[in-house]
Amino acid sequence: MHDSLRRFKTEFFKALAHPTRIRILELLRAGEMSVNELQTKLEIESSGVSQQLAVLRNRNIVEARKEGTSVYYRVRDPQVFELLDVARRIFNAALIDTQSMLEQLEEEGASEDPPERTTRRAYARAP
Amino acid sequence: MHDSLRRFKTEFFKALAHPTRIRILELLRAGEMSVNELQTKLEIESSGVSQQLAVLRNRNIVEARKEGTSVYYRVRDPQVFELLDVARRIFNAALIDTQSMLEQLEEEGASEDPPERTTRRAYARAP
DNA sequence: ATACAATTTATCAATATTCAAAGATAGCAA
DNA sequence: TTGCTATCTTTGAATATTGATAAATTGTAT
Repeated sequence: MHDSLRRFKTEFFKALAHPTRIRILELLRAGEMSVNELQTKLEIESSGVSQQLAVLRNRNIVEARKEGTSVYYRVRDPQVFELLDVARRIFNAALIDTQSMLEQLEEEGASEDPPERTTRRAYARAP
Repeated sequence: MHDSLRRFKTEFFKALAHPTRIRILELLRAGEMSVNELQTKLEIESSGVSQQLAVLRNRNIVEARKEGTSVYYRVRDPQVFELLDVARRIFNAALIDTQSMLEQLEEEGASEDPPERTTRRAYARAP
């Protein structure tokens, strides 16, 4: 496996690993949007929006188009949304997994000795 | 969009955003593997392997099975590999993009005035 | 007890995040 | 032109998070 590909993946996932940046990508899914519009919807300072956009821009995930005093951003490759979708599917699968595990514990709990409640949330931060 | 899903995505992408962890997932693609085997293939200290595995474990991306003194790890949800695949496709698309842009510049360069060399590497770190 | 496998902890360097202030740049009006 | 405003970007400083390394610890088998 090429090292450059692995470096790319690392930088790419790093760029996505931020709640605001994920929100930005979600918003840009509907099409291009100005920084102003983004700022209004995100409800954070405009400098903050610019900073997060800069991260996405430096990784060439988004690109900008200037029009008057406004700057419109759009996602370069729609496959980025696939990434978000797959992540969502993994999230859902984990939820279902946890839920059916809990149900099974309840069933067994009715007749057997009390099971240890070591239930950890699926895919969550460490304790 | 649910906040919990966004937090999940953030944590998930953060977990993937590391070259060693990506290599680990690539290795686990073939099936489960002991820490020892991983350590041999990765050529890093065993404590380093454990640490990276801990990150993946805390996000419930991998799970462990103990057998004697060995611990075997496997990926919980194969959809994780989809994530890596989509990232690879985005990488390839960016390469093709850059290449055809360069070719176009060369064609035009033969007859027109010298084009500005503002060629940025696709999806790379900032200058 | 010894050896082996794996994990945890401690420490320090390197990166990333946040917020506010200061800098561009385009449009517009006097 | 000059000055003013709106939009966006960049910078700096404080804080927080992450990374790498080595040392100490746990657990299991012989």
